[in-house]
Amino acid sequence: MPPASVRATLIEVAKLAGTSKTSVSRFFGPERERLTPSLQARIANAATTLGYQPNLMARGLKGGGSRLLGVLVADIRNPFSVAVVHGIEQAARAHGYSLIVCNTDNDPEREQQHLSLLKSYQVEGLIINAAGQPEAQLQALMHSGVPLVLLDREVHQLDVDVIGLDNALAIDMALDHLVQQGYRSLLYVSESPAHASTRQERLQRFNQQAESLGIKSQTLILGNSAPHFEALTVFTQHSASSPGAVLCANGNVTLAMTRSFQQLGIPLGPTGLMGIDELDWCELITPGITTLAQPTDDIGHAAVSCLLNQLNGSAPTSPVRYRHAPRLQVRGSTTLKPNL
Amino acid sequence: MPPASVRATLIEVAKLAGTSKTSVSRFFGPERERLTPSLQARIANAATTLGYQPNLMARGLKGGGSRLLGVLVADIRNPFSVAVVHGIEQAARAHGYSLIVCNTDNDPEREQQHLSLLKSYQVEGLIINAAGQPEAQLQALMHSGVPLVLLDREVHQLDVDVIGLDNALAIDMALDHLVQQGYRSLLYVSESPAHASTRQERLQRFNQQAESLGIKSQTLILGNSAPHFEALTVFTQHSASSPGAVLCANGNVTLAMTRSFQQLGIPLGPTGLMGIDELDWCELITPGITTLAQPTDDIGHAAVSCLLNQLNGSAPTSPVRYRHAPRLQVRGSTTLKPNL
DNA sequence: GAGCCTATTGGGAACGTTCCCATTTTACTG
DNA sequence: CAGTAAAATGGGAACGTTCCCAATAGGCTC
Repeated sequence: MPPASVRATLIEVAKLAGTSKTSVSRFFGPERERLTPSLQARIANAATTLGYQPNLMARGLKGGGSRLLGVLVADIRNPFSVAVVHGIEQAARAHGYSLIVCNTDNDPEREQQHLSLLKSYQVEGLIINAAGQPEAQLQALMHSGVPLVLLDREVHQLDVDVIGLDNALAIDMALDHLVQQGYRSLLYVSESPAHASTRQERLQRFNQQAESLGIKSQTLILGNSAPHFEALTVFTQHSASSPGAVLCANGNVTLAMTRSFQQLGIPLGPTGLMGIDELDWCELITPGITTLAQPTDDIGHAAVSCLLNQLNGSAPTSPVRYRHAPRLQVRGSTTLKPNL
Repeated sequence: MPPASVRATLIEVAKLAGTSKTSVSRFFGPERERLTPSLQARIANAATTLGYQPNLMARGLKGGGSRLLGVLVADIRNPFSVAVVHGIEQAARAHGYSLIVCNTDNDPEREQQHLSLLKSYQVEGLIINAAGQPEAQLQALMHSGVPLVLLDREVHQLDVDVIGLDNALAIDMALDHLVQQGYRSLLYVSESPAHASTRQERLQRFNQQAESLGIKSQTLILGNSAPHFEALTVFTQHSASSPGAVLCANGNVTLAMTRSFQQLGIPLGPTGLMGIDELDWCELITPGITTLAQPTDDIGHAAVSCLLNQLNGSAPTSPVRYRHAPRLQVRGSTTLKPNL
């Protein structure tokens, strides 16, 4: 028999099972075991007959918890973000939570809107990959008791858990690798670090480490219209005296730089190319692009467990800052002399 | 002044504004204009002071609509899916809707679970990129009045709107292009068409058209462990007599085939390679991979407007089957003689 | 077998809205 | 200026749950 076309309620199930709504409610909650086996059977029966499914809106209203987690992503089309969301989803589902995913397209205004929206839906926790610096709103959210976790990017003056890559380690690993491969001059390319702490951290670490290693280095900020061809051309011209490599701050940059290398006819290897973030196609560009892969699933899982810890009240007193180590994926683009 | 740390309710706003909850409710609904300007001002004032935000759970409960749309995606890591979700999100937001996005990872069981879940959240509409064939559940959903739209893949015995690519046209365009470029032998590669109508349609059309055009053709189904290297090698060996091209049924296949071409050392162009779905990196693989790009944003927008039409009761009597035309992106991988 | 404790069950209020309907106010007609 | 219609506002029930507490049933102890 097909379920009734109008949704059955707790009360109807109770009526059919010859019991009270309270018992039915218990049956679907964590107190099922308190019910007599025979009662349990009757309720189970009635529920299936009617095709009953709890109305989570009502539950959310009464205070039983919405079982929703809000996820705010700065750029949903970025494969890194998607991979992390995938991890978050896995972990959330394992704990009986669902996700409301909002995409801000890196627009602080949309971020604001989405934050109020998520609050309106009574999400039990929030995972935020910030586009702007919405301290005020987040602070308010925090004070109203909503667990918060920042993903990848920090927000000033906000003391909450942060999950992401160990940026310093990543840069160190990259420099290590490049120097070991014989590159003596480095160009670090990033998108504007203005609103993303991650970009700042990486950039800063790069400058600091390059200096302390005594390596010739420069940086290039990718603008929308920036004529970076010129900079790139100049950079590669010195390669005879000291071989150079380009380090890309993230996947987007790697894409842009790969394009530029091709358009300028710069061969990969003799001029090195390396990127943070692993992408499907990095192995396909001859001779392969070396990357630092982020453990995206781990990051997603970590974000959810931080949230759950906060929900259980078992959160540590001071915020956690969990930095994950990247995995170095060596390919041909950072091999100086392919023939040796 | 910071908003109160506990969420303000309609009643508190009403009290502060010296009016009734009904008026405040109206203020935040579509009947704002019915209120005296002075009353509107008082309410607006009180609301900002208290940092009031409607509780959408409560609204959803009472029947005012949850303002939620459910999106069920078969594979959230597929760039095509993400792009469509992006389009859906844009359109939904423009109409004041938010998204609960669920990922099934192509697992029919998870699909079932997610469907009940979405139902529980009282979503006002459902956009489904089916993993299995959940006719029963979807039928039930339909009968209970939830607007439904299928994305990309159809479900048997289910008469609802379907939005997706015009698969027949896509195959025709591909064949046209390949034949025009001089390829005389075609290999169509697809993932298992077992549970995805799209794959079936494309495959069938390919066979049908190849025959009616009198072209030598074969098909290859990509299994998990299938040793397709052999088939590919054999296929390319005849290329002297009649030049061959490989047509990939979707982005995943294009990725796999590109890998295989490289591992087998098959040059692109002399053996053609073309894929349905546009991907970031297709232009980067020398000499560029020809693709049929799907208008993902349009598809997303169309899905939302179908849903809204149904919600407004202005739906046409019989289900719409909206097929979008792909855009041909010609690149070097389908140029037989690069030197001419 | 009376008395008590515990395991099981049920009734009612509350959550924050929306919507129906009743009431008050305003504006207009003649 | 009474009379009436229309506009503006307010009161209360209802949505489907959960949770507190009361009530009942069952099993002990002495």
